[in-house]
Amino acid sequence: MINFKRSVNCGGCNDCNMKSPLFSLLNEEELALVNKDRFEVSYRPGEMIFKQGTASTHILMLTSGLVKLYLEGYNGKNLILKVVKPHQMFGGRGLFYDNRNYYTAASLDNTTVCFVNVENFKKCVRTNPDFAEKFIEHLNRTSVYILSRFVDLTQKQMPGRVADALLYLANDIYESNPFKVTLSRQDFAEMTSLSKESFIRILKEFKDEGLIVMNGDFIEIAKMDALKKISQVG
Amino acid sequence: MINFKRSVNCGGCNDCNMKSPLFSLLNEEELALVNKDRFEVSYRPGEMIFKQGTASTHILMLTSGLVKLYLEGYNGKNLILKVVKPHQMFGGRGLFYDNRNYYTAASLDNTTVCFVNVENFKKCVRTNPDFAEKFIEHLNRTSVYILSRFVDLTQKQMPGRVADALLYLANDIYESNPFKVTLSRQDFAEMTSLSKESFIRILKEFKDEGLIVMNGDFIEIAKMDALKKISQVG
DNA sequence: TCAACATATTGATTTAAATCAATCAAAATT
DNA sequence: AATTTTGATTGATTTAAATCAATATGTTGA
Repeated sequence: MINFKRSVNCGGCNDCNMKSPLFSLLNEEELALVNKDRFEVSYRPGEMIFKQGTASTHILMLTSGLVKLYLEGYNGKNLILKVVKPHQMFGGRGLFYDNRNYYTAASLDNTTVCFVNVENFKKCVRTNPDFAEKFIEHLNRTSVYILSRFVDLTQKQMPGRVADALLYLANDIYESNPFKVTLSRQDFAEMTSLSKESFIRILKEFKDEGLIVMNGDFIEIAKMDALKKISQVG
Repeated sequence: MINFKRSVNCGGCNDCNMKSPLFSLLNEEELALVNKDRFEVSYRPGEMIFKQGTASTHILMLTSGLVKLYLEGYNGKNLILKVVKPHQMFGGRGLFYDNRNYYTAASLDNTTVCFVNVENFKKCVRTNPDFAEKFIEHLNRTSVYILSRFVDLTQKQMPGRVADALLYLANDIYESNPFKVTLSRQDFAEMTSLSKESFIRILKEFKDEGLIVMNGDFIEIAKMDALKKISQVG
């Protein structure tokens, strides 16, 4: 079967609109406009959704699975900016600017992504001030998060950065402890700006000290407070 | 005399509005609203304009001088995000989000800054879609620049980072070569995420290799192409 | 089931960059 | 002018983290 389906993993666009604090602000007419050209695509683990440098033609909404957003840097080195979870928006950083993608998005597991035409999206920004405000909020919230990571990765040393990554996944992304890891060691390295080997070494240290318990693909943070302290100390 | 003046270094608000691609989009009524509560303040070198963590009550427009925007990190370590030059806007990253400042702004020389009330600014975003679009463009343009710096500081090594800083100042900020440096060595260190000593060492290397010529407070990039190559190689 | 391949782990070594410690030069203050 | 203070420079040493190299474990496909 050709992968050309509409609304499989979500209960239809209205359902999705209700779950998004942004799209719930649209009136019937605007919603119809956005829904008109909207389509959904499924991805398997590791597949690229859009690539840094290409034209940004859509605003994307993740309906299921997890997606990593990363910068492609020098000598094939990547830097994972953040992980997107369901009902979060991504793409659109080049909006009203030069309409290009400034990072690459790739799926971390089986994902479904909803594509909203960027021109329709822009129209809503123009006609609906609440929508515009909420979109600006989204941009600023993301920026502020990136700024915090900027300091973390340039100023903290290895244990602090590894602790950050584990806390981020448990508390913000998987929202579960223990959690089943779908990131590779390489992904972790690109998230902490460490070499794969260094990341593994610190993880082992944490395991040996009883801070975390590892079981297959599962990681459990056993001493949350101790790990938070390591994150703070840097 | 108490420092409570209006429009000394600029030719009045209309003049400033013409120079700003953002404020030039406002109609008479909106301009009047913005101008109503607008005021200008002068700063001497090194003075702080607003501090990370405080409430963001104004959008700021630099009318003269240079301003550094920096993150206050761990153990008193700072990270200079960018340098603002005249007729550029700053502040407002927490807008429509939580109205806090996420970085600190401090003057690098004698500066004058125009303060626009954030509530009036927000009203214009609501009433004027062109203004909203241009503001989003500004936010995205800044974000994209921060992302590029993020990769540069986490992936390039010392010579690449020092080259970046010199090229940025000559080409984007002072727009002159040679240029008179008003940043301290410490500022340079915080801009390149290096220790002060390491920055000085690389600078000396560049001087010894004839890439740059130093004369008092002036730095001249003597071999622009060679420096650009160092920047690219990392 | 076994090769072929990819991913993960561990250890040894190297390297980039920070830190520590002086000295030097330039302002600012008395 | 002499003194204090601040910022810049240089050298010696340490340290954090990368790289290199080898082995182990797991996964895929014939």
